[in-house]
This record gives sequence, structure tokens and C-alpha cells, in this order.
Amino acid sequence: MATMEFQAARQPVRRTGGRSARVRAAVIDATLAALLTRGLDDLSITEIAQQAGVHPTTIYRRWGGRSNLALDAVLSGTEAEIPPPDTGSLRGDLLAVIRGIFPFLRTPLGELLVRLALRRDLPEYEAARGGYWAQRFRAGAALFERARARGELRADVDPVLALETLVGPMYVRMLMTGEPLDDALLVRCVDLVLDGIATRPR
Amino acid sequence: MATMEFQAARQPVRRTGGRSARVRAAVIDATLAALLTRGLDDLSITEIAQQAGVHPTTIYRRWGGRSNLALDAVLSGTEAEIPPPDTGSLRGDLLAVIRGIFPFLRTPLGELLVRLALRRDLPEYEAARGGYWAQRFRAGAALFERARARGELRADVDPVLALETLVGPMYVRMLMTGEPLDDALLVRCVDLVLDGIATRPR
DNA sequence: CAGATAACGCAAGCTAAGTAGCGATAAGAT
DNA sequence: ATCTTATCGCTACTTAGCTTGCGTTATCTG
Repeated sequence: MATMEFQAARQPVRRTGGRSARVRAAVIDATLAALLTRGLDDLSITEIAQQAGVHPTTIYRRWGGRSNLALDAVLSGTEAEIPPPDTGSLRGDLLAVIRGIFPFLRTPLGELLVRLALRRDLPEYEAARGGYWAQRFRAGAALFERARARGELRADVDPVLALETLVGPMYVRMLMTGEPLDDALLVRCVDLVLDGIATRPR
Repeated sequence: MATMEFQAARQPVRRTGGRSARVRAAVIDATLAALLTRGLDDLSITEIAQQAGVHPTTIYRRWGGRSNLALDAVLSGTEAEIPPPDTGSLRGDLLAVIRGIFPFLRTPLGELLVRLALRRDLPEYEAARGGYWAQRFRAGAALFERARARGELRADVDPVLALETLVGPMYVRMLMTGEPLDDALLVRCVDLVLDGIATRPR
């Protein structure tokens, strides 16, 4: 044994910017387009491959299935962070929060993200789902701390439950009843969460 | 022409109780079982047919696809009506409402119903969805009328929005965050909707 | 009991999803 | 500039979903 080529189990060399990157970009773009027009379940790998100018086998090899492909495409298109607001009042902050979420949810990409998050038959999403929503809801914690310091918040209020109650009707209408949903309703949601529906505190 | 058999464009003769009925019952049962174990998307018509002792072709002919089959099965298994409660107080009524919904949602059939309602790629469901949820939410109207007569309800409260706000967190937790959900949380949901989170009414 | 026929079973075939093997190409390293 | 090899394209194949056509059975009507 003259030359002992010690070759550690190295991972494949990245080819950033080369053909691989071009192929990936083309496929992701085509997948997003297909997702927005045809939905998740009617996704045709062959059609995406044609649209991207790529052979279907390539997609099957790189992504392995439509779940991974869709997840990769959506997460690639959703990098925006929503900064927590600080308007000086609890009502203003809550209004800013819900007004920050609402327009995004009306976006085709936003609705797609929500629908992906609801799927339970895609094991690839189970890991991403919990972390995504937890982060999104925890971001509002500071908001409630400030309100409590200002004396605007009842003592026994759970911030997470309050946020869930705030945005709950929005999701219920979007996903189930399909009833109309506009900015005026968002204001009513905020005021309902703030004041409740009872005539006087018990 | 001796006998003029006037034969209007009659619809196929119903064969209630015969082989057709038996086949239908067997297929519906097998479909429900398959839905509860394998989910909607991994549904195998061939497997259901074997389970029901029926040829796959029969299912394709009668139902035409898995969407119709699943919808028929679920609606056949969900005939229970939830009577609107009347406990004498707004808080008691709201608690009864949410306590009536919650256990059903934890049922496999309940969760299945919710997930079916969330699907937008099944045109068969679009018609059923709106009516189902509208009825479910309108059933609570009387509840609020009584509360208003007792002077327990603020004047400007929208009953539908109030109900959506009440059950919103429950759905958010079940569908998105996956956070724990028990009876104690239901009580907190009711109290939050009743009293709000602000220290004093504006 | 005796037609008429709706509904079912069966076999064959079509389409699309997904996989495997193999040669070709181009990105990256020496 | 040249070599190595990760990645891609191509063909062929397997599998499952679904449809079609035809003969058979069981139900309903008279």
C-alpha cells in the first residue's frame, strides 16, 4: 500500500453559483408559481420540470417528493420578519400586530403558508411547524410586558392566550366560515379582546 | 297504438334496503375506518373495496372519486346536533357551548371533520362548508338574545364575532401551535371573552 | 311468477407518479 | 490546463389510480 488516501466521510462539495444553483432557482420559481395556481395536491412534478427547463428525474433526486419541494419553495419565499410594534398604548400595539399579520395572510403566499402549516400528513413539516408558530406568538411577549408596566393590563392575563384570542376570529373566518374580513373587523377584534363582551367586570 | 305507455323522464328507481343499500353501508363503514387510520390523502380505493367486500369499480362508479366518498362517509357519521344550552347565565351558556364543542373536536371523527372543512382543493366541499359552519355559529344567536335581555351583554356586541373569538384560541392551538388544551383553558377562554384583558373599560 | 333494468363483478387498458441504471456535462481542485 | 466527480439528462421500467366495455346478478314492478 503505497499511498494511503485517507478520505474522511466528507460531505458533497457545494457548487454555489454554478449549474446546481441555477437549476435550484428555476425549480423553486416554477414550484412557487405552480403552488399559487394549482395548489399543493394537484402539483405535477413533470409540469414543474418542464416549466423550469429541467428533467423530472432531477427534481425527484434532489427533493425526493412534493412535500420537500413545496416546503423548500415556500420557506425560500418567506424570509420577512415582522418587527414587534411599540406604539405607546396596548390598543395601538395590538392593532399594529393584527394589522401586520392580516395583509400577509391575504397574500397568496401567506395563505399557502397557513395551509401548509395545517397539514399533518407531511412529516417534513412537523418539525418546522411548532417552532414557526411558537416564535411568531412569543414575539408579542414584550408588548404585554410594557402594557403591564403602564398599568393597562389586568394582572391575571396570559399573553399567549390573549394573542391567540386576538387573532382567532381572523383564522376562523379565513379557514372555516369564509365570512368577510376587513380592517374594520380587525378593530372590532382588538376592542373585544380589550373590553370583553360583559356589561361590567364580575 | 293500443297502449300508450307515457313514460316521463323518470329518475332511476330507488332500491332502498336491497343490495345497493348493503354495498353502500359496507363501503361507508370501510371508508370511515380507513379515514381514521390512514388519513384523507393516503386513502386507497382498492383497499376500501377489499375491506368492504366490493369491487373497486363499484366505488369509482357510485362516488366518482375519493373526495365524494370521504365527504359522504363523514357526513353520514356526523348527524348529531348540539342543542343550544340555557343555563340561566351568559357565562354558563358560553361555557356549555365550548364544552360541547371541545370533546367532539378531540374525537378522531371531529378532527377529521375540521380538516375536511379546511380543504380548498375539493370542490365538493365548498358548498357544504359554508352552510355547515354558518349553521353551527348561528345556533348560538338565541344564547346572546337571552343574555341581552338579562342585561349581561354590552350593547354593541356582535354575537357571531363573540362566538368566533370564544372558540378561536381552541382552533389555533389544535391546528397551528399544537399547545396543550384542556378544560381549564376553556374556562379561561370564556372569562377572557367576557371581561377582556384591559384593566378598565375605556 | 315473470320480464325489465339498475347495479355489480370482471378483465383489459390508459395515464401519470415515481425509480433505477448509465452515459454526459460542467463545476471545482490541483 | 487538466483531472476528478457531483450533478444532470435520458431511457426504460414498475406501480397505482382510474376508466371503459361487457356480461351477470339481484331488485323492483306488474
